[in-house]
Amino acid sequence: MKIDALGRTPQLPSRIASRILQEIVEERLKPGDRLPTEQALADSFGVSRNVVREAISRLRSDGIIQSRQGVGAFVARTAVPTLRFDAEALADPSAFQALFELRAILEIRAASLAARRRTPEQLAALERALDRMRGTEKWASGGVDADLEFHKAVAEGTGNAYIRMAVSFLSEQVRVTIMETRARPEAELGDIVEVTIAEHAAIHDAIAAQDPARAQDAMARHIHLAALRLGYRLELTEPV
Amino acid sequence: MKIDALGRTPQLPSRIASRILQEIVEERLKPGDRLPTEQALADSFGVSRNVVREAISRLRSDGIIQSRQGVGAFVARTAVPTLRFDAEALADPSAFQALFELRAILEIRAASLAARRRTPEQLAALERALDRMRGTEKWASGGVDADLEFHKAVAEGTGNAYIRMAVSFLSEQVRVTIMETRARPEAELGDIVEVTIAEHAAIHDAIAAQDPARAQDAMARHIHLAALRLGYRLELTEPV
DNA sequence: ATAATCCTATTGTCCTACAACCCTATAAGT
DNA sequence: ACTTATAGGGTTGTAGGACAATAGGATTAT
Repeated sequence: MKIDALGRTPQLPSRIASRILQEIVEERLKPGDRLPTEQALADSFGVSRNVVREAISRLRSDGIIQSRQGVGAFVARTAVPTLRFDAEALADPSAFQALFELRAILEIRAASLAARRRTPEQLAALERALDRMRGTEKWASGGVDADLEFHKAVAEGTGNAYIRMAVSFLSEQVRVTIMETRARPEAELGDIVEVTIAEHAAIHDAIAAQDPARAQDAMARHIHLAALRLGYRLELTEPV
Repeated sequence: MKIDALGRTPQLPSRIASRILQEIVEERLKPGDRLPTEQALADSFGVSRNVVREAISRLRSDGIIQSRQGVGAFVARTAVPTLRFDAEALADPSAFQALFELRAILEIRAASLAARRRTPEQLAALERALDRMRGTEKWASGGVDADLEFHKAVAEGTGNAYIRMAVSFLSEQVRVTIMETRARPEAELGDIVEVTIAEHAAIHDAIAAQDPARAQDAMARHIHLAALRLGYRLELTEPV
């Protein structure tokens, strides 16, 4: 039995990345400063250059380091934005309504863009998601997943990865919040899902027909009714 | 102004990481699923195994992937939803345009809601932000901060904390990307800021007048022109 | 039936080589 | 004198090969 059987020792790239990050956090390396060369870092840490590259690649992904080929690697001047919502705050119904509204803004517009841009493959994925909703037992949590999948398929149809990521993020946040705050989430959401198949079908039909205005109206109507079913009233009466 | 002035094509590890992430986001890979082997991924993407390793290392750093030596790499079980965009991927002009579009959807709708809901205190904050833009030396990065502050003040006027947080997140992401990919960001953005004071004033005036349609139109116009100034054309011709 | 050993598959690390890019100094042209 | 082009050296980005370390399943021994 060795110590590291208790938990896996981090691999070298992870450890090197942490060491470099420490230099930055302790301000021995400041924004704009140039790191030693990859080879010099490899020499001083006693590892291969590949390991250093992986470590730097991690920090680059986090936006902490920026590399320029032929020049060097530098400490970035600005931090990377991250969006995360306080799960406890969302237990408050008014906070949840605000989140729902944010999601509505995105998804209503996404439906319009999907109607305009969707490819046949994306439409097929939307149809599969709709079929999955029809086949879902109303008392199973699969109803939630199918609903989520439908909305993601719509967002996918926009052809914009950031819309898709934002919708996925928000949908997941809504789902997690409902699952964590409802007494009997599956039963309630199962009912909701059955009622809304017609609404989803209307969205699907408009996207299939490549009718942006109709898709937008159908999504607005669906979101509005979904909010009502959850006990909220959203302001969607203005043109959206 | 050329499109490629925005910066370099992302390197292979970043692109491969995005592709793998796409598989996960689109649920072709689900939590607990095992990825193809590194060599198989290298073969199918047509890159060396080192590149695949760097890509996976990035995703491991983000907690999205977990690797077990001798076994394989697996999609991690879902944790708290987090939204963060790969800083390097955004150096790609088409990715940046997609981000800009996402931001546009939110901010245009936020202007309408702010016109309807803003309080006198929030209007005063908007006025201060506008004044700050007027007083800003056009060659200083303070112009960027003032612009950001104006947009945050608009989002604050919606009375929806999640809209405000999302707008802040997206605005910051746009700002960071511009600052990191432009040869002389301060000079260029300073010029942009001066040109747009009239546009911002129109937004402010509509919000002060509590005219949602006019606020929405003013923001759409501003976003549309801002995109043009950055070399993009957004699809905002549909009703939003 | 259980434990030990073996074998295969896969990740983790190292090494070498070369492409691509960047910067600076020098040479050539105007 | 000033501008432009070129060469050389340095550094990152990628490819490919080799072997170490780890894990899991199959086989063999008790």
